[in-house]
Parts: sequence; structure tokens; C-alpha cells
Amino acid sequence: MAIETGGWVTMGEVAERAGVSKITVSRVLRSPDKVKQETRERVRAAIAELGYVPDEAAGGLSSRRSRIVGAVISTLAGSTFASTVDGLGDRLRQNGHQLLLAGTDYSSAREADAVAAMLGRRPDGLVLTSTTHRDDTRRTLEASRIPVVEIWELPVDPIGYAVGFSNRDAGAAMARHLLAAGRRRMAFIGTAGEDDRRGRLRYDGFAEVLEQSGVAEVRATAAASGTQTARGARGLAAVLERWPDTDAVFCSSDTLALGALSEARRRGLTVPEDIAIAGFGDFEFAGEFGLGLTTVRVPGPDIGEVAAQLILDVNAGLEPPSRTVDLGFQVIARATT
Amino acid sequence: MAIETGGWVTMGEVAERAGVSKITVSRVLRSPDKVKQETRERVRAAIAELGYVPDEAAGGLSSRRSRIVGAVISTLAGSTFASTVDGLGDRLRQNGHQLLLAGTDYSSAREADAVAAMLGRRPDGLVLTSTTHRDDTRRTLEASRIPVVEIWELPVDPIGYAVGFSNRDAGAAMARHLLAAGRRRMAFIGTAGEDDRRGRLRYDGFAEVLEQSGVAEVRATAAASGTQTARGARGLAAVLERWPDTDAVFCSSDTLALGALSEARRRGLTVPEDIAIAGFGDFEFAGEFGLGLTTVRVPGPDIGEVAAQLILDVNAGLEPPSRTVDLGFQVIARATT
DNA sequence: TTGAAAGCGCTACCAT
DNA sequence: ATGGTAGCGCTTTCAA
Repeated sequence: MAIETGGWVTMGEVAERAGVSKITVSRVLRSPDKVKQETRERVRAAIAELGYVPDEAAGGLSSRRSRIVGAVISTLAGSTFASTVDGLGDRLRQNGHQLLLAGTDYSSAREADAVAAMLGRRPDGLVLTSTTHRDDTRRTLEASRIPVVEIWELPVDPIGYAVGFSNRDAGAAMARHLLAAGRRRMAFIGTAGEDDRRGRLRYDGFAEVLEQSGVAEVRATAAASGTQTARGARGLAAVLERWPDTDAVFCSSDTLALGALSEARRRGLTVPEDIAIAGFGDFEFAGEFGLGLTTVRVPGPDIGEVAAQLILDVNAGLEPPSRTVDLGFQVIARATT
Repeated sequence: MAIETGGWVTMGEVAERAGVSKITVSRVLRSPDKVKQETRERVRAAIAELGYVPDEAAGGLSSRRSRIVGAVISTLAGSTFASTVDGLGDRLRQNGHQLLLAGTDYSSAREADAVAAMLGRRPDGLVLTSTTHRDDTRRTLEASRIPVVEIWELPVDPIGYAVGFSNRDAGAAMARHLLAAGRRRMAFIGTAGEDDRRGRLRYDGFAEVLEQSGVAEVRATAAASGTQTARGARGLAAVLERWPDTDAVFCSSDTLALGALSEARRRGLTVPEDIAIAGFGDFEFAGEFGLGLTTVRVPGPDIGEVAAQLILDVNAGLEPPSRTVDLGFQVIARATT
């Protein structure tokens, strides 16, 4: 039965109503077992009657714990990071923390702004999807002494911690898969934007294996604008124009692969007979009841959960066994290769 | 050249360094033109030298404006709301606000928790993807006097404001499209979860038009578990088993439609000759260079931007012309119908 | 144009 | 088991 005051009920008002002091109300909220059961119940009743909602900002100011974790994500659309953010938010919620989100659209200038804005909230931790930052961003982060977790890649020298997998190894694994399937003239289709860092790593691993195999050739292309599917389609067109004998393409994302698939169909090519097509990410649409696309599955939600746990642990004084957590990946062979 | 103090630089330290009082520093930050240019520059220099980052929580406590907006989203995965959250965050950022995010996984109990947690931050506004809430959630929200925007549907009696489109009308529009394409024995495939509210509305509009047409029949099915694509596939299987003469299916999401498409292929059916398939959402994979799926396009990013702007406006004292903003939708006819 | 004092709502610290 | 006091870092209000 919340009483409408037009403003917010304060802890003092709850205390008065319960006939105790503010600090006792605070204890009922933060460490209930330090309060005698009878008192506790009286306070809880007052809280309920008044519809009291503790002001976390005030609490954080005092305790120097904001219970906020910031996530700086390149973009939610494209669905790459969506499940990671879900996992992150979930684990934080379970531990009484909240998630502050900012998007950068793959711009390191916007990343810098987002980081600055988040630091203004004195977050208990920060999660970044990018692993390349402006120098000043990195310095600011290092100076902040806040636990920082870079995700979706394993940088050699992380700012704080890293949770993800090796994009390079993933590219290499796909190369081996295609080699084993008998493919020899393979192309890589990526994007040419700023978001291409991870794609570049996938390409590097892919190309290295092929070169070392001594039996296969590599070709690469990237389209710079348009939707991802359009880029995939144009990418495949470009590849086939230049290297008509290509027998397999590895796309830097499932969405690109879908574009390539549609282009192949348009050209009357049969997949995988005429050409094999593989993607990256194992998005839902790539699955068994969708495209049936060969791809690389990465542990999206786990990355978020582990990143959150790392921050919680560090703040609880636990020293993590390692600054880097490799969650691996898995090549999923389906019907397109 | 941030000086490493191990802690955080305060406004007082900046003030001391610049030889002014705290309030002057505050003014340089919040209303620079109230400070003489020379002083302003001195303060700005001090800020830069010390690497000062204002504590927004302290500022908010004092000014009673948190510059935080909360978004309570059912889920990011599935990509339905991803672009909306991007749009929301973007517009907020442009106006110096930050986005607090919580997921509910379509549970109204978790929605209640998320709302309570957010109220603890004294947000300047709240955005909810759900339009069905627990009674106590709704009461709490109403009592909070915070601008609340429900999105992705237009409830008859919104808590505060609503930004979206009519799911019912969208279903009706698709029915008309399929009727015009000569289809007569149509099925609806939805999901049976708690997330089915909007799907239900789409179905209602769809069914109503078909019934009123007098020439077409409606069938409906829903699969309760598994991935969306799996549900789509099983949905189509169920429909064809029970009503083998079905000549069109309208799926409550593009992902379901993809599942249906894969099932149709598996059964050797030609789309759209043997059966027409339509989806909802116009996800990227449905597009021209993807599936080429007939679907309903909804203004995802716009919904986020308009919701953000509404909150900003209300807090700026502007009275919005209407409590409800209908952003519409569009039937996109492609190759599957 | 600038400043001093008071206070936002809470928790840390030290008592009792 | 409970409370008093001080103070977190900022902005508001009122003065100068």
C-alpha cells in the first residue's frame, strides 16, 4: 500500500515509522542477520507500507560501490553480441548488479566517449567488445583501476582481463575442415569496415593453414558497404569473377554467408557440390532448421557470464587464476560444405 | 596527463588547482557561459591535468536528475529488439543520458524485479517492451511519476506513453496481402510462450480479415519449445498434417518462417507455388540478398529513438501531443508469396 | 561573475 | 543488537 507522497520515500521516513534509526533500516536491507528478527519484521513492514525503494546512487556514493557494470558494445544489431549481453546482464542481475550499456558503432572515438561517460558512474567493472582502443582510452582505463574485461578475442596484452576465443585459431580450424572436405581453391569473404579486426584475424589463421598445406590456394575479398547480406552476395560475385574456379568460400559471419548462398543460388550454382560455403557465428538462422550452414559456433552467452563473474570475483577480492579465459569455439559441419 | 592518485579526483581538487571554488568548477561543466572565459579556461586546464571525471551519481543525488533511462527488454537474443535498443541508446547518448538495461526473458516476475531495481537508480525514464505487467508493477510504475514508455505495441490504456504499431493491424494487412495473392486456405504459426501476446494480436487481425472475407479459411498452430526455427519447422509439419491443402502460412516472426521454409524444402514443396510463406519483422536475413521472404517491416530503431525523445521531452517540460505514437509497419512482398 | 553553506540519501565508523 | 556522527561528491540556494 504505497503512500503517494509525490516524491520518494527516504530511509529516514521508514526508520521513523518503524521506530528505529536509519542505520537499522540500512542493515535490514544489506545484512538482515545483524538485526533482531522482531525489529527486522517491523522494518520490513514499514518498507512495504511506505513503498520504500532505496536510492542506490546515494548508497553507492557512501559505500563506494556502485553495483553498476558498464558494457561498451560495438552494436547490438547484427546479433553478434546480443546473446553475450544477455548472459552478462543475467549474471549481474543474479548478483545484485546492474548493466549500463553503450554502443560505439565500431568507432573508437565513440568508444572513448562511452568509456568516459561510464567512468562518471564509477562502475564496478567495464566490459568492452573492442580490443583496439585509442591510446588515451587505454590509459584512462588503466588509471581507473576498475576491472576491465575485453571480450570476443584474446589480446596478447589485455588492459585487464580477456574472455573469448582465438579468432585466428577459429579461421585455421575452418581451413582444416575445408581441406579435409577436399576443397583446394578457397576464398575468404570479409567486411572492410573498422569492425574487420576480428575478421582479419580469422583470415590470417585461415590463410596460414592453407599456405602451409601446400595444396591449396587462398583468395580474399571484402565489400565495404551495404547490408551484411548484400556484402556477402557481392563478395561471392567478386570472387567468382576473378577466380571462377573457386570451390569453397569462408565468410567472416553467417550473415555474409547467407548473402553468398543467395548469390550462389542466383547463379544456379549448387551448394556444396559446385561450391562450399561456410560462415561464422552459428546464429540461429544458420542452424539445422534454418540454413543448415557450416559455421563456427562461439560461446556467446558464456562469454558474457564469465566476464561478469570475473568482475564480481575481482571486486570480492578473489584473484582470478588467469588474466585470460579462452572459452574456445567449435566448427559445426552442416550441409553447405 | 592524468595524475595517478589511486583513487578518484574530486571537484574540490580541481577547484583548488584552478584557484576557484567547487561551484565554479561545477558551472564550467554544466553551464559554461555563466563563467568568465579566462576562469573557464583555467578550470578546464585543471580538469585535463588532473584527469578529472565528474561523479554523476553524486551530481544526480544533488540535482535529482540521474540522467539514466532504464530499458526493460524481454530478450536481446532473437534480435527482435536489438535495433530498438540501439536506437534508444543512441538518442540518449546524444542527449547526455545513459542506458540501463535489464532482461526479463518474458517473465513478468522478472519484469517486476527489474523495474524495482531500476527505480533504485531514480531513472529519468523507463522503457518497457512488455505491455502486460503484474498489477503491482503497474501500480509501482504509476506511483513513481517517472515517464514510462511501453513499446512495440499500442496498448489501449498505456501506463504513461506508448510507441509502436498495431500488431493486430499488421496481421490484418498480411491477410489482405495473401488474399490478394489468391491464397484461400491459410494457416498461422505462432509460439505458445509468454511472448505470444503480440503474436496473438497478429493472429487476431489476420483471422478477422480472413473470416470477414468469406472466401478464406484460417488455421492456427503453435509449438511451445525448441528454437524458433525448430518451432517453425514443426509448426508447418503440424499444419500440413492436419490441413494438407493449406496454401499459405503466416508466421509470427521471420525466424519461425525460416523454419517453415526449411521444412517445406524438406518435404519437396516449392515456395511459393505449392505453399506461400510469410514472416514478421523483416530481419536482415529475410531481405533481398537473404531469404527473399515476404514479411512485415517494423520501424525498430525509430521506436527506440522516439521513445527516448519522448522521455527527454517530458523531462524538459514539454507536453507531448499524444500519449501514443503509432509508427506504423509495412508489408514487404518478396519471393515467398 | 563568484563563493559559502547546506543538504541530497545513504553507509562507515565507532560507541554503547 | 542498535544508534550517533560524519561524510561520500556534487548542486542548490542565497549572498556578495
